[in-house]
Amino acid sequence: MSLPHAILTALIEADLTGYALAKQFDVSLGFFWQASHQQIYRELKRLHTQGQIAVQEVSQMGRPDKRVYSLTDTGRQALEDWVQAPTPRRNSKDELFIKLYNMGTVPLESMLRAIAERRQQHVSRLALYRKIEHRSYANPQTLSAHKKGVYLSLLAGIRQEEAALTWCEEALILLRA
Amino acid sequence: MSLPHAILTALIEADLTGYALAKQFDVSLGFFWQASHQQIYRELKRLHTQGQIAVQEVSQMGRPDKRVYSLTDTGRQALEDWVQAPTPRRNSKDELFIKLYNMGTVPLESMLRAIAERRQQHVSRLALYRKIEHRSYANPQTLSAHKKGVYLSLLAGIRQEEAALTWCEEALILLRA
DNA sequence: CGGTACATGTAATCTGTTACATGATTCA
DNA sequence: TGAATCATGTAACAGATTACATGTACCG
Repeated sequence: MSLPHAILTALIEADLTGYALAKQFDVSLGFFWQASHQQIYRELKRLHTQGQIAVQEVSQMGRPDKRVYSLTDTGRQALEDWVQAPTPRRNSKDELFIKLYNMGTVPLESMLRAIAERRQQHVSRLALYRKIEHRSYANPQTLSAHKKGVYLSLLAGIRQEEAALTWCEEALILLRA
Repeated sequence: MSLPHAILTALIEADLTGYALAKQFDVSLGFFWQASHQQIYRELKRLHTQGQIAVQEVSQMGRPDKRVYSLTDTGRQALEDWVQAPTPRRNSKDELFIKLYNMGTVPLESMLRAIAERRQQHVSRLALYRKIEHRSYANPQTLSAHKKGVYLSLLAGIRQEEAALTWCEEALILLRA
């Protein structure tokens, strides 16, 4: 039930097309909430009929016409209400852990491979997060309230990746012993 | 696409009813993969028509009749194949981070409340994991291969909760400064 | 007498994924 | 000439959530 709120959130900073929204959901906000363009276009229609966003059609030369969405007062209010409401915890799902419950029935090598592969993914992702951190959030205390929020999301990502990476190392050591 | 494999995995150790499976998905395996009883009963039917599990109907006195499911050789093989196949990473979704992107538009107090509440959830969950760890996995090196796998899942949960807890503390410090 | 455990389901809805569809422009 | 970017959509299907539905036995 939070894709609509993620969309409204992306529209706080700037008016965007569905296409541009889909790109946002590949980076930044997208590190913590993903959505395909199909989902986004579907949701934009819903939000529009509910009066939470407004559309402006823009004709372009040489490019397809586009529909630029912006927050309405209704939408802004709905978003604020949602932000202040309780925040349920999502259940995390990871196939890797189900696979671990199968240890003993498959060759150890295939488990080690899966963990080593996962380890590499965490290394890359962590490097990306750290790069963004150094580039844009070197002095957290001096940031505006809004940027502190964005920074804290990034920091959460960093802590998650570090923890996952630590676990991979520990798992490899235990299984190779 | 992994609920069926999670079910097959639970059936490795013991034959179970749909009801008992649903309970497993509240603890143990359920820490890493959740499913409601509705999903489970639906999936059991599917797995049965595919020949991956067998059923035995058991009449009981004073209690409803039950259907006890067990792995077939086909199911066991399908599970092994899946375990050795590549493991995609799930996208993590957390509303709390979308809310953080809204900082500056709502009272700081409500953010602090949300983070403090989340902090408390991590404290409880971590305590639970640690209790299980001390009770059943005090000496990881001495465990059987299968139990090492189960233990490593638990350890992953511990590392996740620790990281999340650390982040909560850091966030509260930055926002209160 | 009320709640919990046991035990299994259907129906409706919502969310997410995959596949299909179109079409111009820019860059290598 | 072929790939990538911009731009918006439909359709089908799969997966997850919520609500509804039934009925016994045991414990306090």
